[in-house]
Amino acid sequence: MATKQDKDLEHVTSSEHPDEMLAPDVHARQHQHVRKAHETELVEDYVELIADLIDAKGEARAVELSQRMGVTQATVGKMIRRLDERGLVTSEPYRSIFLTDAGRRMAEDSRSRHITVLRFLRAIGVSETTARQDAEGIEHHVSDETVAAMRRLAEKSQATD
Amino acid sequence: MATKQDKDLEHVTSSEHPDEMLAPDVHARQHQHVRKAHETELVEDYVELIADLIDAKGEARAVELSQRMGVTQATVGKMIRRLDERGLVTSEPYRSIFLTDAGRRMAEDSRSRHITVLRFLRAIGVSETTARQDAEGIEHHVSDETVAAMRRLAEKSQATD
DNA sequence: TCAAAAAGTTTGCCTGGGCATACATTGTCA
DNA sequence: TGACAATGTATGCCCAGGCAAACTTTTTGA
Repeated sequence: MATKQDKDLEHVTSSEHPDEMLAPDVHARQHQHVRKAHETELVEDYVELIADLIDAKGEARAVELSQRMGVTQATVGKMIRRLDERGLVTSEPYRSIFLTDAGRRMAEDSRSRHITVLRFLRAIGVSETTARQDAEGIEHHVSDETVAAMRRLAEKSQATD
Repeated sequence: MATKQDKDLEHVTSSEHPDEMLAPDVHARQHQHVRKAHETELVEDYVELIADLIDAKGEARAVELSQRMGVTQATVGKMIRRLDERGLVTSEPYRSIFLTDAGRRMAEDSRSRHITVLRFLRAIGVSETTARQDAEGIEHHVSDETVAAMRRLAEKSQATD
């Protein structure tokens, strides 16, 4: 199955083109991981936003989600149904949205990562506007290990202020 | 149009629930930005990978893209057609894939960001495996400003090695 | 109180990015 | 040289996440 492959590889790597790439299966796992992260990304954003709205305004209404996510209410409605199915929120028709315990946990988690990334970006000298923008994108792609490293750095930098 | 809105806001913010949230429209723009980034993310990954393959093996074949992206060849084929339409690659049936000038530029750009993020993560003490993993996810969500900040830090840390 | 505005829902549509399956082409080597 | 393995393509399907438009329910204020 891999006879010709191996030969090729040997040929290629031992001559003009050095094979300095990651093993294909490792590479594949990385991308699969990214794809999976993508799936939960939006979900986390909604849940986090719902938590923020509840804290700031006392309740989370679809119209506000729609404004803040920059999508139509139809889209929000569909999303809420999915969050409900996943057991992250509860919602009666025409009422505002509530988080389940699982939802609250996810929101906490997400928020804490978000804050760490944001503080960290500020700490390394990124402007407030950009920091906010990038934190939104980055927060979903940092592992616990990286978050921990960022927290250490942000704290250290704050200490030397 | 905003009479009731304003009243509500006033009421709410001046009583039990402090409004410590971003303005809705700013928030919306942030999310729209993230959504847009998402669209180009996969495209960048493919283009970058194609460039890497060309450099490492002399050519980029669909089968290898499929292995490394962890998707089927059908998916790769569809993607290649889209990259072609966007003017990033050229491809004849049953031949390997080539980058256009635009494609090469995108690959360069993407690669340089990728490398910076990766070095940076290493520099702040993240393990090699995690750094590779996270860099893959983060690279598409960092602005030029943040990349610059990361580069500064990574270089400084290298200097003090 | 009740009509109009606001909020929420439903329906039907589109696109992107997956998959499996079947088919076509190319390359290899017995 | 020709059969078979490897590679590439086409078709048809699915799901997620958008939208617009029409409709229903709730809220508001004259």
